[in-house]
Amino acid sequence: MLEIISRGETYGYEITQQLRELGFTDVVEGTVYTITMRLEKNKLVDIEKKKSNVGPPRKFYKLNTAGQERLEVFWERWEFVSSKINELKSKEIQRRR
Amino acid sequence: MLEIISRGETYGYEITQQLRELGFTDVVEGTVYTITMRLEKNKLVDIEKKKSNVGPPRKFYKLNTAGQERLEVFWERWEFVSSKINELKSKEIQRRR
DNA sequence: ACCGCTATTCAGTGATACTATGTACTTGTA
DNA sequence: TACAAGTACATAGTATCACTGAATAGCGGT
Repeated sequence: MLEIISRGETYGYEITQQLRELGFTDVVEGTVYTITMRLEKNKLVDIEKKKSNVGPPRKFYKLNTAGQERLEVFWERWEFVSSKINELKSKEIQRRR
Repeated sequence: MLEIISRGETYGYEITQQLRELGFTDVVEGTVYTITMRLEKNKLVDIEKKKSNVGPPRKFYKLNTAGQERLEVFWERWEFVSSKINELKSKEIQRRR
């Protein structure tokens, strides 16, 4: 979600749909909103309310500096963890003993 | 941990050390044991207690059928999620609107 | 007797994922 | 004008999870 928001201002309902298009087909709105709430709480996003002509007002999120830093940290950790997991998957383990 | 155990019978303390060798240098024993407890609770492992000549008895874990199935499911999910995350990382998002 | 390494357990904290439900705005239509 | 359908957000509640810190204990060597 941080990455999705980093690509440009967006709002909860749209994030849900993007996740579904990405392949996470069973993501429901509730899940996404609990996460946007957390992003707010942790002050990783700036918020702007804009009215929509097809429904109730949308709450747009935009990464602030802290959010961008958090995203960078995420990607570093992702690189680390995913490389280790793939290493574990492919390689024989060294067994001491 | 399921994958590590699947490579052959092992016990908590040794798993901790293997994880550290893998690069997860700050893993402490407490963390590993809470997970082994969960594996027990969920009946994914068979257990055998064996005495050691360098310390207290070791509790060896071995994946049972349910554990192997769980591990397969894990790897399927890992393939799915990691490919999606990497896709998200590398690709421009399609923006409707 | 005690230190250091080996080895397990458990109580407690805080974060996280997810669901279910409720609310509300807009457009189209029967 | 009632209501269905799509859009949009909020939140209480449940279950799980990750991690820490502290306690306990067995063994070998000094």
